Amino acid sequence: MKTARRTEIRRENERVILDAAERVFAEAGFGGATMQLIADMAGLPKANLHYYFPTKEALYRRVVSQIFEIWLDAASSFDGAEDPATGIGAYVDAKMEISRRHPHGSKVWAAEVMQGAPVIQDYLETTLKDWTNGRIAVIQRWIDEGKMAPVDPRHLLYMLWATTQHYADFGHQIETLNDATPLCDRQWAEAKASVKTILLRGIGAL
Amino acid sequence: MKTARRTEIRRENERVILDAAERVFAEAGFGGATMQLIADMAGLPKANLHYYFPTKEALYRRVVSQIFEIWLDAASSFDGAEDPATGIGAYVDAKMEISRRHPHGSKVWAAEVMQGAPVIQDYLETTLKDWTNGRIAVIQRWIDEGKMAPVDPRHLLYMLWATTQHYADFGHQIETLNDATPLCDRQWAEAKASVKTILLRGIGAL
DNA sequence: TCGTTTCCTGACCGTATGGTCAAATCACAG
DNA sequence: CTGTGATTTGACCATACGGTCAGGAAACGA
Repeated sequence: MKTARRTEIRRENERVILDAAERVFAEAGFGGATMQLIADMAGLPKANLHYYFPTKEALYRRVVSQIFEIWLDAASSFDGAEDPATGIGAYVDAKMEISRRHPHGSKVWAAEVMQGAPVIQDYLETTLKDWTNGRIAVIQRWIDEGKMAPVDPRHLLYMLWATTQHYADFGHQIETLNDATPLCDRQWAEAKASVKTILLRGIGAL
Repeated sequence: MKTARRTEIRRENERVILDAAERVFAEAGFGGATMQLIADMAGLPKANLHYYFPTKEALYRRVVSQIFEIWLDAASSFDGAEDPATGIGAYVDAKMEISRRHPHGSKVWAAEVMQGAPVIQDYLETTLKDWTNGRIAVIQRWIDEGKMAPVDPRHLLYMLWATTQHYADFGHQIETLNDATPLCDRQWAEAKASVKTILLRGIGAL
């Protein structure tokens, strides 16, 4: 099988393009992003982008889907936990780590939702809704078992999403307030600990 | 002074244009918004927009500034409170109310920050930084007085911003998960109560 | 009423953008 | 080596966009 080279070229180029696209879409929004800018950042001619991704929308769709996948993977942190401190603690950790490692992706997702989710509405209605209902059941079970205070599971989930994604979506603001310096390892650890402590104590799981 | 008519026309047209612009900028982003779309939504010819606002950037600047003002007004809720339950509780209430009444503005603000605050960077560095440091001092005082648990004031503020603004910025997602129905009065009250309860208990102020 | 200032708007312009295409180049199989 | 199909790319196109402008309408002061 000597088609390995071609396969590799394709995989690598798609990766480079998707990385550049994620960055540009995050920094300029879908409307503000240009194929030329993405091409320059990827180090490829613009026409080459259209060879791999027929339209700007198709490229954008791939970027958003990619993020959704990563985001859903963090769901596993929630499962198999005996108590809220473990499950929610691990979920917060996982989502904070995503905010740190995929800030661009998080922003693209946020912008997409803010604009009414024109591209991923079906994901919201199916996958996300199912996932949400599943976690609500888990949280409700914990409440029924007396492992945490009787809070509204839905609003707790919203708070988890909001607080963790804030560190990606509003990272620039946080950095500005941190004397224009990106958070260092220690500060990220403090952020995680602060969020977890307040939330877990807030739901009576500490 | 019969210039009242002209003054009134100007005020009214600027208001109509700003309302339309806020909406369009929120729904399409700065790059995706077009002067034509804003004009149509305002019910005015496009050339008329350029009579009141010389450029798209100038119009956008006004929209963002407007939101920043509203947002800063909620700061007063924080002041003059004796204890965290009162001060932070009132602040959460105020910010939730803003999320409900100015969802478009909140989204424009969020998009602006996500894109690196190209327009309002100076606000972040001056006004917001000063405000933040002031509140950090207040929270630290409450901690020193034993009125709440020793949490990191900075991350507490981020959590307050994140959770409250989430109801505006991710309102579409919340609505989708709410059977495609906007939150009713009762649900907004529940949201407020949930956020306040978890946060206040989380900082040991309940 | 008349002159002046402000307001309004259709028509227009230069540019930038998403997308196309044909020709050149390269990977690969036989 | 040669033929075939995948890949690359500069040049090109139609459209849409932000912005301009001249001339008309309306408001105002005298």
